[in-house]
This record gives sequence, structure tokens and C-alpha cells, in this order.
Amino acid sequence: MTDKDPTQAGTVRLAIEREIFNGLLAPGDALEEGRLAGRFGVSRTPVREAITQLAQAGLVTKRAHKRAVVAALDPETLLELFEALSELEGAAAFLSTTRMSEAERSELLAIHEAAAKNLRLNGDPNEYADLGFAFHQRIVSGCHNKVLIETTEWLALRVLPYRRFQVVAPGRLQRNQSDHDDIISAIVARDAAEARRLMQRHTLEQGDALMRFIVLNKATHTDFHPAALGKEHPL
Amino acid sequence: MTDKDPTQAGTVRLAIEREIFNGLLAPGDALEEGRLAGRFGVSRTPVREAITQLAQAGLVTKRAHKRAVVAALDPETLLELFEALSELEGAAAFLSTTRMSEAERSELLAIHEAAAKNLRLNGDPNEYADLGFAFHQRIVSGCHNKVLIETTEWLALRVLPYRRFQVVAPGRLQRNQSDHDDIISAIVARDAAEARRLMQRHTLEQGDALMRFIVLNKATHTDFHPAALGKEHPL
DNA sequence: TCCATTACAATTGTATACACTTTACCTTGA
DNA sequence: TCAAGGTAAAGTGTATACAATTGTAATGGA
Repeated sequence: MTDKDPTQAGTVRLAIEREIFNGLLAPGDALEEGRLAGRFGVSRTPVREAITQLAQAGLVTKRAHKRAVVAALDPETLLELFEALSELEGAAAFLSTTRMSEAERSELLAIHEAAAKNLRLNGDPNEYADLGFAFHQRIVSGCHNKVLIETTEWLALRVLPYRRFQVVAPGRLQRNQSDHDDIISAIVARDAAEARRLMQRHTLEQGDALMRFIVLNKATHTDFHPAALGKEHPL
Repeated sequence: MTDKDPTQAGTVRLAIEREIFNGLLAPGDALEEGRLAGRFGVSRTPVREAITQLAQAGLVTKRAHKRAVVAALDPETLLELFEALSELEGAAAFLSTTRMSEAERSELLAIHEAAAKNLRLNGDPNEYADLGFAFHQRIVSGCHNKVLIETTEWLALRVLPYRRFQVVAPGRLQRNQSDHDDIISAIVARDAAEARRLMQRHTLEQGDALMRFIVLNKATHTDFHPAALGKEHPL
């Protein structure tokens, strides 16, 4: 997914992608080719190509003769996204249970334990979030099916701009950790079917939690504009 | 997926896509921007944009400063593709079992029965293939999850160029039909878990059959070049 | 005042020109 | 004959110019 593309179009694409994940560019924001070209110091051509790629990836939407905008997911689509993602991550967990190498499994355990330690000692929540992300990623990559991995990451990418809204609801982290506990247990016990079931339910619940937060906090889309969370918006 | 895009880039993209599915452009073939531009009577710019889109969709591969080529799937990737596809179609079957409307269900039944009739009367094999495709498609679309549908079709698209190699092995059609029988039964009985299991196994077996055929018939990739099956290759 | 129409500005879509990279061929030497 | 190097051809990447379309605001009439 993150191909080292020495071409300017590739560089610009990564830069825009980064700004979307950073929240500098939020869902609904317009991507003007001319401005971006000026900001990045290139011509419109590579910018246009970058936007085309992002559009195909689903991160921005683009209709003929209209300005491209960062993809804004309505609650329904967000729910569908998590439903599909839960199936894919569940499948990955199923396959990973029997396919992970010993090294991969112990790395997964190490990540899980680091997260547990962070939680016990009331560590940095951002670090905990990163560990949680790593946890999911290792389970997915453990299935050793490049197509499945790519597809899963492709979907996960689309919800990434919304992850920043994830609020730390009371008890949410503990619940998350205990879910991970159970998943680890199933994997260690080589119970693939159970790993699938737990992983799927877990991802689905994550989506529900995010959805609930967004629906509760929104009047219009602009209300949960990431830039409103502290970052100043660029021209 | 098939957006009506009045722009030339969109038209060119559809045209190239069509040629790939037709076999006019086969896996491994190079896509030269200049030639294509000449053939379609446009400049290189929209052609280039079309290729970028196809590359992002996975139908062609493109590296910097190298000619874009129609994606050639090695057997390993093909297997991975079917494994992932089987999970998605299984998930779709699971969801469709409870979500399909009465109309959708009866349409699915009608398709299934038409296929059965075709098989009984030794009808046109191409028609049977079309009905089989429709069968899968209805089950997928019945899940009412646009993201899941799009993702599934996206993967199915990538194996489409290879479907033409599907040989009618003896007893293969009967086996296919009996698989469909069982899936229908599970859906009618509202046994979602069983529908998932059967659908997943079925898709996986389809992939195995295709794989087996390809591996048996290939010495090099060019040996199962679609153009070799009758169509003359375009310059 | 309000709405429709129309002209103008802003932005996207396409063509063309050019720079840079890769590929292919040809030469040259052993 | 074959390998290595270099040179020309071909092809991609980017910039720029222009055409086509859309957004916007001003103007006129009711």
C-alpha cells in the first residue's frame, strides 16, 4: 500500500494522505488542484494524478468537473465499513491462528503485554492506541495472504480519518483489553473458529462505539471536523 | 464500480477494462500510453489517467518509468485471491440469508431453477456460466451492505480475466449445481451459518478447479494467453 | 424585495511540448 | 562469436497552454 514511489505524483499522494490522517484535511474538505500544486511546488499534473489515485482508493470522492473532496462517510456507510472489516479481520484471525510463525506469535504476545502494562500503569493513551493498532495489524498480517491483508488494510484506511474521534469512554479501554485477552487465548489454544468469532465481534463493537460517539456529537458533519480539535486549518 | 463517467478518461478506462475482460488485452500485455491514445483518438493525458485508475484497482501494475502491464497473477496470488473471495462471499451469504427481501429470494430461486433446467436439457454452457455468475452476484448483493458488495466485486473483477480458462471438466457442472442446491436449501431454511459455510467452501473449490486447470495447462504464462483461444491480437 | 437571467471568474478536463529514464540496437574490441 | 559499451530510439513524467464546464455575482424585470 505504501509504495516508495520516487515520482512526484507518488510523493504528493503520500503527502495528501498524511494530511488527511493528520486531520489537516478533513472529510468534506475540497481538494483544489491548483492550490495543492502551489503548496507542494509542482504543477497540476502530478497533483491531479495523486488525486485520481486517492479517489480510486476511496479516500476522496470525485465527480466530473466538480472539485474533489475528502470522502465524508455517512453513519450508514461507516457501519457497513465496520461490518465488512469485521468479517475480514475475523477471517484473518481464523487463518492466523494456524499460520503464524512462532516468532510472529510471540511478537503479538509482546505487543499485547505492553498494552496491558500501559493500562495498569495508566500510561499514555496515545501509546495504548498505537499498541492496539499494532495488535490488529499483526493478526491481519499473520494470515500470510497478501490479498486478504491488502484488502483489509484498504478498508481500515478509510475509517482511519474518523479514528481520531474515538473518545475514551469510561471502561472502554478495559473492555478493549479484555477482548484482546480472549482473542489471544483462542490463538494460543489454536482454536481458530473461536478466534474468528471473537475477532469479528470485537471489530464490530469498535465500530459501534465509534458510531455511537459520532452520532451523539454531531449536528452537522462540520461539527466533528478534526481541525476543530486543536489543529488550525490550512488555507 | 461502473460509474457513468462522461469524461474521456472514464470512457477510455471502461474501454481498456472491456478489452481486458474480452481477452484482447491479456495478463502480461503492455499498455503503451501513446498507442492507446492513438487507438482511441485522444491525447495521452486521459489515457494516462485511465491507466492510473486501473492500476489502483489492481487490474494493471505500474512502476515508475516502466510500461504498465495487465496484471498477471501468479498461481500463488490467484489462490490467495480465491481464499479472500471465499471469505467475503461466505460473509455475504450469511448476511443475505436474513436480509434478502422476498423478491430477491424468489429471483435467486428463479435463477437457480433456470440453471437446473439448462443442465437437465444439456443447454448452452455459456448460458449456464452466466446463470452461475448471476447466482453468485445475487447472493452477494442480497447482503445489503454496499461496502461489502463493492469489495467482493472488486476482488471478483481481478480473477475475471482468468475465468475464460475455466474448462468444463467432466462432472464439474453437476457438482457446481449440487453446491448451489445446498446453498439455496440453507438460505430457504434461514440457516445463515450453514449458508456461510457452504458458500465459502464452494467458492474455494471453484478457485481450486481453476488453479488446477491453469497449472496443468501452463508451461509459461504466455501459454494460456487468452488471445491464443481464437481472438486475434491487436497491435 | 425577490427571482430569473446573464455575464464573468474560477476550476476542471484535455492537448501539446519537453525533460528525463529506460530499452534496444549497434558498434567495437577481444 | 560473444561481451561490453555507447548511442539512438522509444516511452514515461511533468509543465504549460487552452478548451470546456461549473460556480458566482451582478444586473434587470416583475
